[in-house]
Amino acid sequence: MADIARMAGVSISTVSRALAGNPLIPKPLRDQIVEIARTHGYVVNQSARSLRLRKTDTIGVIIPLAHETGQLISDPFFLEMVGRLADEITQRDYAVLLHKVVITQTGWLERIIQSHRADGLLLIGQSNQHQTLNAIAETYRPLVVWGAQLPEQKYCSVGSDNVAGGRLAVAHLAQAGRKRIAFLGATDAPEAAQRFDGYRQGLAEAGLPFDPDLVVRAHYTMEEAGRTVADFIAAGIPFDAIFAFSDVIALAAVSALIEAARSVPGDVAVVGFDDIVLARHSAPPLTTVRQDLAMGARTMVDLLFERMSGGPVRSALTPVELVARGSSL
Amino acid sequence: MADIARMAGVSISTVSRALAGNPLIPKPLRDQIVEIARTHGYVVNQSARSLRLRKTDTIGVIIPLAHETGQLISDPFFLEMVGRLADEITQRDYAVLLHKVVITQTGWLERIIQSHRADGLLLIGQSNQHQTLNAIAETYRPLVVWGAQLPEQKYCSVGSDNVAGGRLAVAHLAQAGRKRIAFLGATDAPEAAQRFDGYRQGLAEAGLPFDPDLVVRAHYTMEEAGRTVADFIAAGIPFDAIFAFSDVIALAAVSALIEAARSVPGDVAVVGFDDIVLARHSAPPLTTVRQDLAMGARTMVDLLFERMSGGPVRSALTPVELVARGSSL
DNA sequence: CTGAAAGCGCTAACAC
DNA sequence: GTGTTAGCGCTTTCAG
Repeated sequence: MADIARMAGVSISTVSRALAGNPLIPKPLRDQIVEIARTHGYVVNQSARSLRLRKTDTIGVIIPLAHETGQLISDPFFLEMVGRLADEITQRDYAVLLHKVVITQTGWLERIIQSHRADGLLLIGQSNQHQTLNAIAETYRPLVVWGAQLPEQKYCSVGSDNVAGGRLAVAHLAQAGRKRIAFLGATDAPEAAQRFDGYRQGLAEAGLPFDPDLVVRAHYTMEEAGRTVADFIAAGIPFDAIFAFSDVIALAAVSALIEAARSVPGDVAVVGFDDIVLARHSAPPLTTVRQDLAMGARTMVDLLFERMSGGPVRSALTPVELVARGSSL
Repeated sequence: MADIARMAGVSISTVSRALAGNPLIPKPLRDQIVEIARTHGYVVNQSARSLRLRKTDTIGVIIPLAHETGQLISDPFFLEMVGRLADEITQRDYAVLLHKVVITQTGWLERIIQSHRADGLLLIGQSNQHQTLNAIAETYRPLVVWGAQLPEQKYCSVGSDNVAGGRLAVAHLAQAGRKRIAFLGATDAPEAAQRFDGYRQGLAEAGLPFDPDLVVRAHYTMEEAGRTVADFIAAGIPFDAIFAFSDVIALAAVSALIEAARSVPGDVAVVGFDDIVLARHSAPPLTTVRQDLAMGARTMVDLLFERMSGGPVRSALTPVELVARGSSL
């Protein structure tokens, strides 16, 4: 910046002001300085600027890893979410800093906050960190979480209406005459718990009994879910439908079923959750509860910027929609 | 840091050294200081650290947009690449800064470099910026590009063996008895040009004539490619196979064909490129030229770190492999 | 082994 | 309008 000042025959302050578009500097001079900087490829050093301004023009996007330290941000849902968030953030002229963190050690969030690398934080999935997040919310404001809305929640969250989604799925299957609908997925993580709630409500509304034997606990990766379903089939408990926590495990279930010579949807109808790109293109195409990630991402970023400028804690629930396809028809 | 120093009864310098694990400070004192910092949630301010050290511990990942300012990092290939790169970078304890840039205005790369927000840069796809990159390479070293290896290239690149891929695809189709194999995709961008080259070589090797009428120029989005293929079918030029630049447009082609009542692979066999997750799960499953993105990403990051520590310009070609599935069998 | 002090590059009072 | 100057929080020489 000193060089540019010398070339323009002015002081450093003037260059700083000109480059910031400060109207105190007359327009012609400003333009001239900007031009000199441009031709010499000069750009303001962001580290120095951030230090001085206490502002980084960066939003941190955090992908929490429950424990699997073994790499791989490969889940299609996460990837799509990251893409959407990046779009929204870039559009507002902020940069995106990607954090992949293992949330088992305490202080993971404090460390990210205190490093001062971002002006605001977006967390994809609250996992089992509700307490941590509530504690943090007391002192750190610019944080928005994708996930379930929980009782006594002090932080900002955006998420789909998971309960409604579960009910929709079960209603759809019941309407198609299915009587023994299994639930496939975790039931402890907040979003999973809500979908499971919706499942139970849906059963009640359809006049179907709840059978604990039909609750199949499954990990969220395709491989593990596939094995779980294979075991479940082998156990011989009769069932004619599956409502899965996510499309990924729903697709794993479809594969396992076909492997075991059960037809989909003939013997077993399958409904997933998310509507990832794959769902539309699988064989058979997957019936699913669609989450509007574009809207979800936009809402998260909107809320974050509100928070960053001092707004109140507001949470949002985005609507879901049943998309009926071949796997249940 | 001053606070921590006061609490520990030492000077700021000592705290700085202790936190950096400097062995000059006796181990017990060091541990004590680290402990105080930890309990008080103190973390070094990265802006200040970066300014002082001229080092950010961050790698920038650049997603170049040819012109479509309209948002959306939605292409599965890009998304998967970003995920893999993020994995590799995080594993080396660097942060990931995502840049989505429109490369139409000159100086896009200089601006990113000069902003000093990253210690090294990874560019996904060289697009039509070969000259720009060559020029930059004269002065800026820590840059690795995913893409084709071009003559007189001064920068570091990592990419698949596109020519081999094209040849493999055509050989596979020719062996299956296909005579009129269309090429679907761009032919100007470097990677596309190489795949097209491979296509022509493959035809020659199979003793098949090259027919310019069978070169179908298509944009890389699913929607536009779908329309292009529909038009091509309507034009009535006979063909019995398609080799597509990417899986995304190959899948668009499959949809368009089925829409037009042509069976796949009966009437038309289709081969894609990339082996995105979707390829395995589509109906019919897509035959494709598989790129090993895990290896590609690892190689890019390895080469980048080599460059960052002053190594020579080295480029790498990663092998491809034909994965035969239902769309061509 | 530890502390004092300089300075990374920038912005914004505060003068003039 | 423009320049002088202090200082953002850190690391590291240099002195002790």
